[in-house]
This record gives sequence, structure tokens and C-alpha cells, in this order.
Amino acid sequence: MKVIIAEKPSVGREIAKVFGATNKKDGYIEGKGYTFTWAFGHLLQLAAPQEYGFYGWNVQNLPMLPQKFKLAIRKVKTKDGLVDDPGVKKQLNIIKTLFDEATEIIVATDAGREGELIFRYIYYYLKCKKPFKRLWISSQTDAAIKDGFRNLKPGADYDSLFNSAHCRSQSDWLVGMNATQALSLSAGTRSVLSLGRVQTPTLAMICARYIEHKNFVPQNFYQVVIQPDKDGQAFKAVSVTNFKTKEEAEAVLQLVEPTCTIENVEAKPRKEPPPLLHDLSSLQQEANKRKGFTADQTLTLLQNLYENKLVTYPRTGSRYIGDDVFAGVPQLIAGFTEHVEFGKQAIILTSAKLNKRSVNAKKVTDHHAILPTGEKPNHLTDDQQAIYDMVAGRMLEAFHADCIKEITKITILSGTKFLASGTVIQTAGWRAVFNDKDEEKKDEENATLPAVKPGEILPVTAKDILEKQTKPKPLYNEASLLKALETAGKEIDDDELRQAMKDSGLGTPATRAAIIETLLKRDYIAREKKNLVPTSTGLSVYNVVKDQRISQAELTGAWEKRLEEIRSGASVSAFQEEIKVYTRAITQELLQAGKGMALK
DNA sequence: GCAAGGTC
Repeated sequence: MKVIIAEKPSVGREIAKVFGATNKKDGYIEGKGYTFTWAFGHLLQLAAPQEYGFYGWNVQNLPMLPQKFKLAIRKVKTKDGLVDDPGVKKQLNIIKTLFDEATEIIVATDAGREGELIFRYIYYYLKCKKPFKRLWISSQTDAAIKDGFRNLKPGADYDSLFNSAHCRSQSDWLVGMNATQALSLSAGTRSVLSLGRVQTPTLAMICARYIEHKNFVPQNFYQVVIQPDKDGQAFKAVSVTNFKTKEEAEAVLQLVEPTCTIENVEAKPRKEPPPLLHDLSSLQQEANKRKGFTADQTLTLLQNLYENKLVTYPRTGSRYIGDDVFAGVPQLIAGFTEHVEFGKQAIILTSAKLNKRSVNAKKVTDHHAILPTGEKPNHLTDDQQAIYDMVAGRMLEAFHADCIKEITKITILSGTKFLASGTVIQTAGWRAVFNDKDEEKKDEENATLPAVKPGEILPVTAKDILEKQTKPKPLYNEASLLKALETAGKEIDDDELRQAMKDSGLGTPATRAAIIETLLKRDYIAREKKNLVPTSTGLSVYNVVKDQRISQAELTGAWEKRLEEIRSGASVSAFQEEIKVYTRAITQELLQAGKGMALK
């Protein structure tokens, strides 16, 4: 019997379906001489410190450097503390029974570093010795699965990938556990002051932005505004020059004449392509902007829709689909012609040529962009419906035509030079789906401008001075923080480190919401209206670590670079030794630094 | 009491 193991039930069932296996059992499916089973993500984790004899939180134990790491069943919090997750334990037993009967295992966990780790941790924990082969596919359509099974790889081909994954896991444990205990113990607080490769740079970003925002000194500046009139249609034009003082602006205001002369008219059409399909992060950002949902709420709602088979896999980092999935899009769109809000646009799209901007198989990673499945939803809560509509609406937008705008700029002379600008949407294209108002318009932006010609002279019907202030960068909110985590590392000076991080950023789509929740739980940050601001505890921790590597995105860049080298065959022990050295150093440093912390 | 990673 061959056993196929997937990362999660949805994939296991999908593969079983392709094989035509239908005999559903508890935790697996049988048929056609195969058995299909699955994990629930990571079933196993590196064991807690006490499993290596490091009892309590004690300076004597630091740094904790286990000789050999152990694996433990994933834990769940109960009133009696942490216990083995019963669902995980059960599934692990099912997998063990199946592996014991197997002649061969086929590894069908997600095609990536963590997918490899999920399987290997199970395999080694169960002390399994059966031969295994690897299914390596980047799309879960029938054709891709069949093709993948015709091209199964030897399991050992992915040993180096496992090595890099194992190093990632151990390194996070070593640095995170030791740094956390070192700081908590030296600060002498009863509470946990956690630190980690991802959470600490995230905290640092929030704190740095907050401090910059608070210390920002706004500068006043002044502009002169006039209102020319063309046959009864008045519009606004603003001085090209900004003035530092009100006096300068007033002097120029005096120069404005009763009439003005049109100097130049420039009208340019601009094509605005539709947005890409949603990945998890972009959807979390949009839901935060539109509905004020937190990243965590959006993920929960989306997971719920996914479990009800209404949307495709949610924790994706890709905003593209392959041609195979695209083939099913017209039918999906046709399913929305009755939709209250955007049925009309769905009807338009059924007879239009679809925009293929979001279609690119090369940019599909483990999972493709989020789409509705075509199943009809019923009895959704308002919040679920809102998220579902964002997924469906985005699909309609993404395959819609460009929005065509005309951008007009008129330069005008009257004592000084003025500029009037206006934007007119000529063809709404994808913008018709949600019909949202444009991003906040400046007061002096004109909706439409009258037709004028160079040389034309118009009366000036009003003039005034605008008093303005330079603005600081806004505080982070969940949407802008998620974006910043995604793009973290883009500004690293070192070319190689920047390159190593370019496709990842900080954290992963699946973990970013949890990282924000951790910072909230530690009382490092708080929600203030829609913003995320540091607490006094958060600022104190930031002050201790801000100049250390653990608070910089570069640390992830450096690790990613070394992990990639390991994946292509470099020495594992050399990196492990570096991590030990670093762990010793940061532990020592924090044992000292925490003493000076000013905590209430 | 602690990391980051995956998922129900």
C-alpha cells in the first residue's frame, strides 16, 4: 500500500479525488490501491526548554543550548496549562498506523521549506524508516497533480531543503527562547518580555514610526489660490510656488490681477490597470481599510469561508493564477450575475475579453491567489459576507478592463504662475465594480475643468491664501504595518541581504496576523483608534534592543541568505555554530541591558 | 511564562 500525506485535509481530499479514491475513513481516504492522509500544518514542534533539563526561568540555564533538539506534539492552552492538542495526537496516531502498513510514502506537503519540515518532523518523530518519494507541484489542478505523480522525485533530493528548514526552526528557538528569558530575568518583571527574529523588528518599526511622528515639527507654508471663471464655470488654480511666510504670500496675492491668462493646457489620458487578485495580505489590508477588521479577524473569517468551501486556500502569498485556473474564471464570473451589488458588472464581463494581468503561472508559488470557488453561499454573517464580497468583487475587478482617466493640467498667469489640475474618469473599467470614491481628493483638486485654450483671458472671481502644514509620516495601522512587513528588507543597503529577502519580507502570510496579536498580548503595543502605537513597556523594550541585530529586518535577510546556501548544499554545522555564537552574545548582552530598564 | 512556523 502506498500512503500519500498532504499538508492539510483540503489538499489530501483533492488528490484523492483526482485518483478516484472515495472510501472516506476517519482521518484518511482509501481507494485505487492508495491511502490518502494529511497533517494539520505543523503537528510537531521543537520541545520546550524543560524537556532538555532547563527547568524554570533561571539565569543559571542561560544560554540554553540543547545538545540535540527533541520534537513534541503541538500544544494547546487549557485551564490546566499547555497540553498535547488532542486532535493532533489523534491524527498523528492515524498517520502512524498508515505508515506502519505502508510499502512506500509519497510526500505531498506544500512544495516549500516548511512543507518539507512538516513531513520530516512527523517521519522522524514516528521513527519511520519506510522509503518515501516527493510530489512537487505548484498548482493543485487535476492536470498538475497527475503530472506531478508521473514525475515523483526521490525523497533524498530534498534532504538539503529539510536541513535549511530545520536550521530555521532551531535558530528561531535558540535566539527567541534565550533572548526572551535573558531580558525578562534581567528586567526583573514578573511578566514575559518576549523577543524574536520577527516580532522584535516589527515592534521596532512601530516604535520608530511613533517616535518620529511624535517628534515631528510641522512647518507652515502658504499658497495663493485663485478662482478663474469660464462662461460661468468656476475652477480653482493654486500658485506653483509655496511660500514660507504669510507676508510673502500676501505680497503675491496683491499682484493677482482682475483677469488671468491661460498659458498652457495639457490633457493626457492615463490608463489605470486593474488591481491584482488578492493574496492574504492585500485582503487583510483592504478589509482593515474598508471595514476596520484586524488582520486576525480577516484571517479567521476567511478560514471560515474556506472551510465552508466558498473560497480557495486563504494563506497564500501569490496574487496570480495559472492558465489552468484561469480557464475556469468565466464560469465563476457567470455565477455572480445575480449579485445585488455588482451583478451588473459580472454581466458585462461575461461578454467581454478578460484582462489577463493576474494570470501568470510563474508567479504562482505554493498556492494561487484567493478566488471564490463557485459554491453558492448562504447564511453568511454580515462580516463573512463582507469578506466574501471583497474576494468576489476583486475577481471582477482583476479581469475587468483598464480604467481610463483624463488628467488635465492648466497653467495660468496672473501676477504669478498658477496650476489647475483635474481628473476625469472617461471609462470606469474595473472601477465600476465597487464604484468607490477616489482616494482622498485635495480641496483644490477640480473634478472637471472647463475647455480653455492657451492665450484665453478669463476673469478672476476670487482669490485667497491657503495656509498649510507639512505632515509627518502617519502612525502605523494594521493595513500599513502588514504592507511594511511584506516589503521589509527592500531598503537594506547590502545587495545580497536585500536579494535574500526580496520574496519574503518579515514573517509569512500565515503568521503576520499572529505576530501583531503577540505584540498586543505582551502589552508592547495597543490599538488607538485605527492606529497601532507602542505602550510604555514596548518603548522600554525598544530602547534596550533598538541598536541590536535582533531588532532589524537584516537579521532575517542574513539568515535567509545562509539558509538558501544550505538548501543548495552548504554546511549545516557552520551555520549552527554561528547561531550558537550569536545566541551566547545576545544572551549576555540582554542579561546586562535589562538591568537598566525603566519599567513601572 | 518564552520563538516562528503551519493549520483546524
